Amino acid sequence: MLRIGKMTDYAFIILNALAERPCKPMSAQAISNLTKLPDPTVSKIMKILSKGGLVSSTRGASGGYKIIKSGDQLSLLEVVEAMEGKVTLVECVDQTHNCSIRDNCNVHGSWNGVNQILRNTLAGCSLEDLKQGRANV
Amino acid sequence: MLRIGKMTDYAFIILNALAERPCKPMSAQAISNLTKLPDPTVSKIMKILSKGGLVSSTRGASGGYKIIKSGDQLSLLEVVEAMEGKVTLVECVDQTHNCSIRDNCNVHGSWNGVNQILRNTLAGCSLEDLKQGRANV
DNA sequence: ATAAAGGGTACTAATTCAGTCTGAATAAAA
DNA sequence: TTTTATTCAGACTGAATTAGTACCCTTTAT
Repeated sequence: MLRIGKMTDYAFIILNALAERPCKPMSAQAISNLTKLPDPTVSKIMKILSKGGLVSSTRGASGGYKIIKSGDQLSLLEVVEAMEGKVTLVECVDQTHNCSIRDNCNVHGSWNGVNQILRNTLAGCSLEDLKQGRANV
Repeated sequence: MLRIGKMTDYAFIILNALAERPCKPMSAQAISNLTKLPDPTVSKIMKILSKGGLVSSTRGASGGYKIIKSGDQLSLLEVVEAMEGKVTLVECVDQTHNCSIRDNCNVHGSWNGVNQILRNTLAGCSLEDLKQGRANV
């Protein structure tokens, strides 16, 4: 449907909250309290973001998550792709995927350009830009 | 997942085929034969495209579908939105939708700009551009 | 009249998504 | 060393969406 997933949507809310308090780590529960997002959901998202290298995590008491980049250095593309994998407008943009109709497809390979523009657009907009409502091209 | 649906993907293949033979109407079955897409699926897609005003249909014997605009006048946005409805990167871009977390959402409304850029990108690229692999910004 | 075509609707199957749960590992503090 | 708070990893479930199919009705050229 050409829409980012809800989990990704939530990820932006969380990262925004973290970006405002970049110094000390915040626990998943604290994030949940702050954002009003359900606890297990926050937990799940943080795991993904951690694996994607967007936040660092420290275990144990008084541990938690910290955002690694500042809000103006973190692009929308990084967040989206950390959450959902590489942006591919159609299946066949992903080279690893075997398109079942490839042989009869008259637009085969044509989407790559459009896909790249979309990625550039997302790459050119930072978390801070998003928050401020100023999206540049 | 930030991907257009398969049906939309198919729609592009079909429209491309139609754009090459703009004169006489082509039946759903003929389209199916040409594109190797399953008959009922083609039929379903054509109904949607017809309702969306992208193709005209004539009933009865020797009827079929004709593409209305030429390939270089038909934008990707028109096709995508005919197939899937208005492009909304996140739920809350759609004003009619009530966002459950609106009150606690720190990026509320911020997506509008990004969404508009995406739509402009799709609007600025024609079916012909897609086919040629030249995507402009 | 008849056959060829689209229109509408309802259905099933497959896939994806959101959210939950459980248990283990780790690190700091008592 | 023991306790406690916290993250880590992964499997699991239920809901929602999407893809694809089938049926019957209406229209129209011949």
